[in-house]
Amino acid sequence: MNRHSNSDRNPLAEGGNHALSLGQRIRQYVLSRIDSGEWPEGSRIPSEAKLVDLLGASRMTIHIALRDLSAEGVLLRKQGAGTFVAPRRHQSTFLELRNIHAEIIGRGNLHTTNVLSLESQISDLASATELNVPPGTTVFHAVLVHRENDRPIQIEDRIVNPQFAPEFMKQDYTTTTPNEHLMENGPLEEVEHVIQAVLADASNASLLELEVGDPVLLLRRRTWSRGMIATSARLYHPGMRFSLAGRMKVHR
Amino acid sequence: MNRHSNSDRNPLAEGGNHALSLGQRIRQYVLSRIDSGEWPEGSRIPSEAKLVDLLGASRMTIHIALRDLSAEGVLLRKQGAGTFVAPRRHQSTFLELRNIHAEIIGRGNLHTTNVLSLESQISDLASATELNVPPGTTVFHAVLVHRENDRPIQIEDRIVNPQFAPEFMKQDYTTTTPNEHLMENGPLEEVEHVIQAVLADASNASLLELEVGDPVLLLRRRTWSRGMIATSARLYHPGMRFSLAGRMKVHR
DNA sequence: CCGGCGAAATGGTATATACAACTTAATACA
DNA sequence: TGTATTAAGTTGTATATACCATTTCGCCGG
Repeated sequence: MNRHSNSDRNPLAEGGNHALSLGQRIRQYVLSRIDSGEWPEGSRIPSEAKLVDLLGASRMTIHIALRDLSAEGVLLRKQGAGTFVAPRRHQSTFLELRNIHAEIIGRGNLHTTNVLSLESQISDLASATELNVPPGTTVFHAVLVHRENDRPIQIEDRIVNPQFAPEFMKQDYTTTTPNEHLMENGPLEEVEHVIQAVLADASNASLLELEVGDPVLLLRRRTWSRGMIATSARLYHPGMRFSLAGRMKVHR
Repeated sequence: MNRHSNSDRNPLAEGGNHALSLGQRIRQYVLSRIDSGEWPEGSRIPSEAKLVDLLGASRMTIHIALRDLSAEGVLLRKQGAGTFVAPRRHQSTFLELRNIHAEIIGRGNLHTTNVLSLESQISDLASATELNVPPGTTVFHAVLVHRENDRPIQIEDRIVNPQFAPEFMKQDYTTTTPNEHLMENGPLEEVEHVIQAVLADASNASLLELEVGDPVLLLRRRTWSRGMIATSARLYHPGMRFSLAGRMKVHR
């Protein structure tokens, strides 16, 4: 069989993926079509046979790639019917919490942000440990209050590894969120969460429009990317009004 | 090639799995060896070639099955070295929280339980909604305090769907946990979590040896099994001393 | 005793083939 | 027009083969 019977132009060559295996390139091909919106949620993607013609790989190779994506929940496959882009599971797991902006917009509400502070600082032992960088390293520090229809719903107290996001300080966080900017700097590889119930201190109470001593949910989240700790955030939520919820399938 | 060159006895036939595909049976074979302890954590399992001889399936079929289990984190595979049983990820995701008994034992501490109440009751609207059963149905209700080295660390306030676990009331929860009993009644299919920060009321404060008004983490957990809501639990943790932590890999 | 080298073992990837199972749409028939 | 049948299209599974990449370990020589 001629592997390039349709065309000598092979679509599997977007952006320096030379080191990837064929299966991985097929995977990236599919994912990029989905991310770009070319293949929207729920739409049917080309059949295995068509992808064979299109990409010049054997059907088994393509089958395995699609099978993996299906196992990960990216695609839905139905024998006899076709392969479809799976609907984005919105609230699957709070560990996969979408950014707060998307959440608020998704509820049809207005999202605004106050930037309380945004500065580079020399890391003390605590913040250095948190980011796993040497003490004395410069780190970025931001404190923001997120509002939904002008009501404060989250304090975001974040330190950022400058090596990961050197442009972090130059962004305008009234129009974009730190999360959005950070996502551009590298793929999210791992997330760590710690959740605690704490009491609002004077500062938090004032910012969240609570009384001192009200219960507050503290979510500490660290994210790994490109092999380093990219950022560590402390997210304070008013515990009475807000909760973190998620549902997930159980395997095994 | 003779698929049964070693023996006519095929190990892939344990307990009514006639309807399963060969790949699924290989999967079950591996999982049951792990669950039974025959292949302990960290141990090396037979190579693909040996499994070919042992199970009579082709290498590709076995490879795919092991590959899937590797993707799910059950196995670890290293090219050139072998396939190993992955260490049980203890704190991977708090959504997969092991039962509290295993956690405490795992820390080398003593776990004791006080049963404060254990009764069947007619469900009111709230509890009926929680379990998705008709109001007026009989449901089981248990309240327990878990202690680690005699220090109270969790209040478990649980309602149970009798249709799921009819023997729930007959268990001795000083020697077993509700969770353990429930696990025997069916496979866990789905879990829903809601986390909130609340203030300890008089009852909670007394049970957890806190002051009234101390912050408490409330974890509400509902589990689905055999197509119904099996149980709904309210788990109270002292928020200052305890937190829920988890780390997970991110896909896509 | 140590180091280097190579063979053997092991998993990783890709392909071609065959058939089974299921879905959908077109077709033929009453 | 409605229904049953058929055909085509699609994914699911299993196999045999080939070659590649990495690891491990024993052997041999210094």
